[in-house]
Amino acid sequence: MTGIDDVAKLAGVSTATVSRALSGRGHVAPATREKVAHAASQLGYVVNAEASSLATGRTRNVGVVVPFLNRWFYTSVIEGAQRRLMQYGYDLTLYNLSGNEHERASVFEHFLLRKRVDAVLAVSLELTADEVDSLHALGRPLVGVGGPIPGVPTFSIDDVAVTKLATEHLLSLGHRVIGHIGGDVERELSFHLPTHRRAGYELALRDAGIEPDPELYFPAVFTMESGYQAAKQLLGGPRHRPTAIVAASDEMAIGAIIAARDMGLEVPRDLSVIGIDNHDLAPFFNLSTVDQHPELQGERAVELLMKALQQSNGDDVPAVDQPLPFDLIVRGSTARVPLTAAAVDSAHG
Amino acid sequence: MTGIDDVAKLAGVSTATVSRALSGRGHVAPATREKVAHAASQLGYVVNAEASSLATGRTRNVGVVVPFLNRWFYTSVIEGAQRRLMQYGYDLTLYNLSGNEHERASVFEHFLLRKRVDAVLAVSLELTADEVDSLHALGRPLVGVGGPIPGVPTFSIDDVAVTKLATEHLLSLGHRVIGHIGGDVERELSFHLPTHRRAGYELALRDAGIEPDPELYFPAVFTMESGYQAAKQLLGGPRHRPTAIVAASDEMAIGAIIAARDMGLEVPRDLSVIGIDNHDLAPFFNLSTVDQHPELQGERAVELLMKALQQSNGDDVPAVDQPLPFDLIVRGSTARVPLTAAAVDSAHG
DNA sequence: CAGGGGCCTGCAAGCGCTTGCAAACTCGGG
DNA sequence: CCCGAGTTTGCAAGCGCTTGCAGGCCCCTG
Repeated sequence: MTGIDDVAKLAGVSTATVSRALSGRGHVAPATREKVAHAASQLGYVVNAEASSLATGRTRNVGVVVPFLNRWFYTSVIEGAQRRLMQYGYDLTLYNLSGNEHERASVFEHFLLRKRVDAVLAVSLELTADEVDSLHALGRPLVGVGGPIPGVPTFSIDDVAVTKLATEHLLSLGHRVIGHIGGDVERELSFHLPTHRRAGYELALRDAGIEPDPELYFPAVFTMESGYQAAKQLLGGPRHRPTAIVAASDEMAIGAIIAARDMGLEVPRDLSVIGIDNHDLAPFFNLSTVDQHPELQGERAVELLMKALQQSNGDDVPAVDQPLPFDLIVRGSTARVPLTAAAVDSAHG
Repeated sequence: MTGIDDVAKLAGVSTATVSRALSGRGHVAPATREKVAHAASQLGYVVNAEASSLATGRTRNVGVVVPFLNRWFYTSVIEGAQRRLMQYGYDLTLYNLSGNEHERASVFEHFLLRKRVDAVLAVSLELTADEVDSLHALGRPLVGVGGPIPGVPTFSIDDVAVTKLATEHLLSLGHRVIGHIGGDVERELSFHLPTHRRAGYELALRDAGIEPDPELYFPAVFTMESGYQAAKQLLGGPRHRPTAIVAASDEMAIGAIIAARDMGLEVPRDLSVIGIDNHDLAPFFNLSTVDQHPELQGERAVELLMKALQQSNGDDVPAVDQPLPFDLIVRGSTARVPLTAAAVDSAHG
């Protein structure tokens, strides 16, 4: 394979000059730069990343750690991150934690330690303290996405605000009996997002003078199936049936829509449903939702990493969570509360 | 950071011995090996991948090239591939071609040429001849998944056989008027999979003595939305309504199921639907399908790459397509043809 | 007891690139 | 015409690891 020596020979200069000309560092006479560029392209020369890394200490590669791959949110974040990384000339190496405990541990204790990455992007992970420590021990910039990580700069949407917005949308349509499908209670300790989303829902209700009714909340993991089951219970329960549901994710919301249909309810005539995400499938199901722009989250995280890499002292990016924008998207799954229900409700109040 | 020298000093041996002890190459006395291992773990030493790569010429990293990320099939293949790669101690760096033309080109002309990968796994790509050339020019083992690539060893399911199997399942249930939703005709030139799947459908019909009716075929891209639209046309057309539909993917099949429901048809009473994939969502929609085990495809591809890497002359893996297993999974979306339709059909015959 | 053949281990030369340092050269002002 | 400052280039020393080679040791055989 052609190496820097070949280019140097062809261009009639030293390897040092080739290196400087191609990397843009240091002074090179324009004519020389031109000669070198020409020789390099003629030979199809591309700098050997490994050798360059060894010499500079910078790999032009970032590690992206995800808890799962097979979910819309993660792949979207990765897509956004990768797009930006490519623009900066960086590779992306992927670490997926969805294997067993042993594999998860080995990512932190072995793979990431090989100094193959300049920086790490942690997507939507709730990490143990040990894991955070071992990431810090890398001495590389570290940024999180999809939820705050203590001691780490992160980008995420405000999970409270986001369900608050969704709930307010329903309130503004006149709904008063609003159910919630969200986080699995058992996992709340290790994964705060669902709790936050539920808090936003409750906050919006209280702001509207409505005391949240625990019987209108059903836990679910973040899948259609689980949303379906929760909605069935919510809609079929002994209680006064809600006129609207806010689900903590679009997939659960879609499950709820399908459950409603199966129960003979028409959306949005008999039931309004709103989710969070703006999932790929949301338009198809005509689902109102709150767009959380995951690709943007990935892009912003990469930008921050790049900034951190440019500074000599990588650590002076403040370790706080930066909120990212989100947008209410009204489609056809939400509508004004039906008159009858409104009447029932006002009779209540 | 601790380097090999530190370990050598602590263990009281030379760096050469540390290297040999840790890598398992060459002879090292058991006692020495033990000492070194102890010193290394005490210091938390992990070999620097960059330096090791430079010295050995092997990176312990493979590039995975995908056309999109945000689709079930690709992420599933990647998950399988990554799992295996981890077991072999390999990293995975991801190249996503879903950007613009320029970005796509730069993956082939720049990123992959940096010698950062030992091998390349190309997932479900229909590559241009130039692109295949540039992959070969890497001089690294190359394996494809998800469809044959000329001149490259690949793993994939037999796309003809797979829809043939699905169609035969419907035939065995007594269906005679079977529609197909599949590949977008416009893309057929560059992407053969849909055509193959359609061919399998037609083959099964002919084997059963039924001449495929072009009006029972509707093109669609591989999304729910598109499957929904195609199914609406298929079911609402002027012709004799089919009693069953075989869709070229589960997402299209699910679209079809929803379309049927929206038209007041009950699945499987009024219409049987079968897809291909065994998508994550298939169980939820109770969809009969043909499982194509994408994670397995990823795993097998990695195994072949590893074998190729072990051989001195990387190229003597035969450049043929190896068929992988697939399995009919019968769920609740397919059933015996209704008597009335059967009667109509026999009246026809 | 001498000699031969394995085993272990260390030495040192790279792997392909970057970069501090210094030499050589250019140019303008005095 | 000379000198100094600035520009351009090359030299060579690494970056941290691997590995061919050779030396030292030990043990077995004749």
